[in-house]
Amino acid sequence: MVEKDIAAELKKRGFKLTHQRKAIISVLGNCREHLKPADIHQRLHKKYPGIGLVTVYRTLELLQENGLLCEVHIGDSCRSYLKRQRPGEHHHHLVCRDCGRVADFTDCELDRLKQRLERETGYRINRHLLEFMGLCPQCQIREV
Amino acid sequence: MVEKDIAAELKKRGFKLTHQRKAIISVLGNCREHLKPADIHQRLHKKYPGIGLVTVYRTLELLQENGLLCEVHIGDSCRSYLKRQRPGEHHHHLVCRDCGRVADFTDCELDRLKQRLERETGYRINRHLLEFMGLCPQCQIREV
DNA sequence: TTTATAAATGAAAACAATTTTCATTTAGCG
DNA sequence: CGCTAAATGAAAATTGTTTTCATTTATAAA
Repeated sequence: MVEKDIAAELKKRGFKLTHQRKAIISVLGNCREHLKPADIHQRLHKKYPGIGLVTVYRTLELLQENGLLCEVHIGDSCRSYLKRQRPGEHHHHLVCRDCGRVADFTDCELDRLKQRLERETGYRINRHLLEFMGLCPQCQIREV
Repeated sequence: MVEKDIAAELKKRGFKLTHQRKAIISVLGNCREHLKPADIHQRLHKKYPGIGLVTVYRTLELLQENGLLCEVHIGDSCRSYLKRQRPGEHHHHLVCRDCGRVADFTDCELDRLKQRLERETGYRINRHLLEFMGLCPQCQIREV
């Protein structure tokens, strides 16, 4: 999904395409790291000063509710977001602990484990959270 | 690890064993759900009124730093804790979305996936977060 | 193109969660 | 028992997030 797709998706669902929303989408779209609300607000300031932090929060909520972005849990904060690459697709993240860059992967190979756990514990499982953290190729070089 | 072990561990590392700490450890020790700081504070109030929320925060930090409790990420909040069953052991959680009860499991079968991802992405992985969410046996019955 | 209108925005205030400060208390040692 | 550093509680400060409300704006209809 590129910026245009996200914009189109919002429009399709009857939401207005404001300057602010476009700007926020653009920040997320040009970024491979996960960002906290305050990070996004700060980045906005350079190009589009005057957009309020409140609007950032509201737009993130809107995008989130419409499945247009995803959260990253591992690492520092708990509210860190990322543009969703493909709408609706089940996927997971590989997060760089230095620069925050995120790579996606889709096949999590957890079916067998899930079934074993259901059998052993009696839980009925319907959701899982899986993220890997490490160093991306660039940060490995930088680290030496 | 039972309460006594946790207490002993703290003592061994030169921390004082105060009433408050014992009380907090006891709340965590008698509980199979994950609890937020405010939850713990509330539960303390019944048996040991007068323990401040600040002390709860400080004690949780202490226990956390000493590897005596673990966090739960999936679900509502981001700061939810649980007594660690065995010190230092690599393990994961299965969380009930209704009652919050947590079951542990140790073998996460992620080695193969980890290796595949390292090969495919070039990331060097050194940590992962894996949690399952569902319904525990009791909450399945209650749900019908 | 202009107009009407509901939706979106920004600023300030409110709220919630967490941390800091500091004076007082206490565990654990001698 | 008395000493001392560590721990506590209460209040204040800080940080992150949400609500309120008057104003602005995107969009659809005229």
